[in-house]
Amino acid sequence: MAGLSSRSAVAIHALAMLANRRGGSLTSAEIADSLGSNPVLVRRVLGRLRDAGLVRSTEGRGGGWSLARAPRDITLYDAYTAVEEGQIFSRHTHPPSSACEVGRTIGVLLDDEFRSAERALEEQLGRTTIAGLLQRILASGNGAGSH
Amino acid sequence: MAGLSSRSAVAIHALAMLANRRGGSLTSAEIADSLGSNPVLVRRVLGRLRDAGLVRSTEGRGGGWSLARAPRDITLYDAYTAVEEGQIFSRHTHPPSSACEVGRTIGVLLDDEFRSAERALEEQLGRTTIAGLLQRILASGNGAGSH
DNA sequence: CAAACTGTAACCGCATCGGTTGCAGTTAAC
DNA sequence: GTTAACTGCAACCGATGCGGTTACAGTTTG
Repeated sequence: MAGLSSRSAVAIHALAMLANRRGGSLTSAEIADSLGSNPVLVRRVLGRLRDAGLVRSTEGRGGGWSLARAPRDITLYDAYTAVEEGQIFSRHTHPPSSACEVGRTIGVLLDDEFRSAERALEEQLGRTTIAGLLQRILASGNGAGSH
Repeated sequence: MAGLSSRSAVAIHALAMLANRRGGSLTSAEIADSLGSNPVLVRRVLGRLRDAGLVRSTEGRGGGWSLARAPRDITLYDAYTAVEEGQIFSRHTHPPSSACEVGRTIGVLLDDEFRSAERALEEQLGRTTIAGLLQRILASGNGAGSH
């Protein structure tokens, strides 16, 4: 529970690679190579992106993954919310307790505070698009890239 | 990795209880009762708050925990940063990779984006103080509370 | 047919969390 | 000075989730 999974990073990385293909497709093995990971993990993550309508997959020989939306219409928040589940903050699962004034009422207020904080994080993620990210990637790297 | 620990919630709950004591002290057992948890966990969390200078502990019979600062000078961010460690987002631990243009340069940019998002969350947490939270607790609950 | 893909399920090893027990150290009450 | 009520800390447990891997069924192309 020391933070979220690395699926967001994997998802954004994959989306940036696909955007760099400009309509073309990539296999899970190619993406896994660039991530230093393995194809099964990539398919697990991209499967969630497909369920969220961000990418498409085609089966069979010559198949692979491609974007289902324009890169400028995909934000980091879209990727994040597609692959991470549940809330960032956790609460105690225990009975609300008790004869204690504070314990009785703090629950809802704490939920509000945590939700506000998470919303702030999500709004910040929503301010960056895959197109914008890719633009900065291509600007900082220089040579002509593969993939 | 499905989120943070519940230590933030425990810490904030405990701080609110201590603030409600207005200078008085509470034992870890009393706080654990209100949380539906156990004293060892409470001491683990409050120990971190003490290291951060938010509370004080006194040993021995009649000992316990009290605030080391005015409630209006303690924000939810103070509690959060004292008990949670590391970043919210994780990255792949694997070799940066590769011959891939995107993989080569995305690392730093992704770190920037994640840091910005986390900072937004932290700033939101910093906008609420323990005093403000307690005020709302006492306003929504009505009777005279114990503790 | 064979080859190259996706899509899943199953299992492993590992880290971390919350929970618990046990015990040493400290202070106050008697 | 003995007892009681605390903190402080180490050790261990079970559960959970993650990333990694193997295996295999299904699908499409050559």
